[in-house]
Amino acid sequence: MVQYTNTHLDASFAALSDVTRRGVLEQLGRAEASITDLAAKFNMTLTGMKKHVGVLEHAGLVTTEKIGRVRTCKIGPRRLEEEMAWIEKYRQLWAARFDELDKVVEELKRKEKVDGRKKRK
Amino acid sequence: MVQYTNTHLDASFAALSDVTRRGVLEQLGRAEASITDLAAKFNMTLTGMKKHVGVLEHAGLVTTEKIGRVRTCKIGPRRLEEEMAWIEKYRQLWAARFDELDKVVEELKRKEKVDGRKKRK
DNA sequence: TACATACTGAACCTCATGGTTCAGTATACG
DNA sequence: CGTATACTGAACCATGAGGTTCAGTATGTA
Repeated sequence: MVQYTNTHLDASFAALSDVTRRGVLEQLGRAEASITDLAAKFNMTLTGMKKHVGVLEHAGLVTTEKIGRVRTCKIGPRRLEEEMAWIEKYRQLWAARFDELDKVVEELKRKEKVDGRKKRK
Repeated sequence: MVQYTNTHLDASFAALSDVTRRGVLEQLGRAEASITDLAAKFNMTLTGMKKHVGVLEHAGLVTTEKIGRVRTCKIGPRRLEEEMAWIEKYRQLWAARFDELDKVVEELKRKEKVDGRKKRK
């Protein structure tokens, strides 16, 4: 109701939460690959890799096409724009609050005559 | 071994893959809140919300502090830099491949004598 | 002291994940 | 044709996620 892209975000963040799938994306960013290629590279059964590819495909991050007996996987149409956007929005919220805090922190520092322990960034 | 931040990425992308937790983050971006506050806002039992907060805390996205009987939750130290960085890296990979494709597309366009401008998004 | 509030932990439920094996099916190749 | 290759699907397994209830514990408050 409130958000209309929840489904997308759910699926793609979930897809990204697995190291193998992130690896597959990086791999496919460099070159297309078959299920067999990917399974070999990530030391996994064909069936296991197929599932990962399925998850990525479901999230729109990968597309596949079967030609003959080989299913070729490539990077999909979604370029993580929504995910970037969500994170950016969140970071801005955070930044806004942080600006307020900054003043408080500055104030405290002044008062405490900080002992250099926290170097800040 | 290969990647040192996998654990972080796994945990934070997984944390972000749930709509309730994204909601909690947005909420905490605006103001601190107790477990009770959050549970009420997201229509959930205290125990359920505590678990979500636990996941976010484990991912470093939220910190909590219990004062008296109230546990106050606020945005944590991690600002999703690594997640942004991963996505950016991925998008650049993608872009590199896409540049190559662009040439092909241009070529095709020329050949097809594309029919006028496509208004596009 | 008594009672309400705020959280905590254990136990349970259901369903999804990440993986496997095994038995197909479809396609390429000699 | 026969065989190897490449994938597919069903079934299974262990674990974890997202949620609940229920029974505490600790802390405010009248």
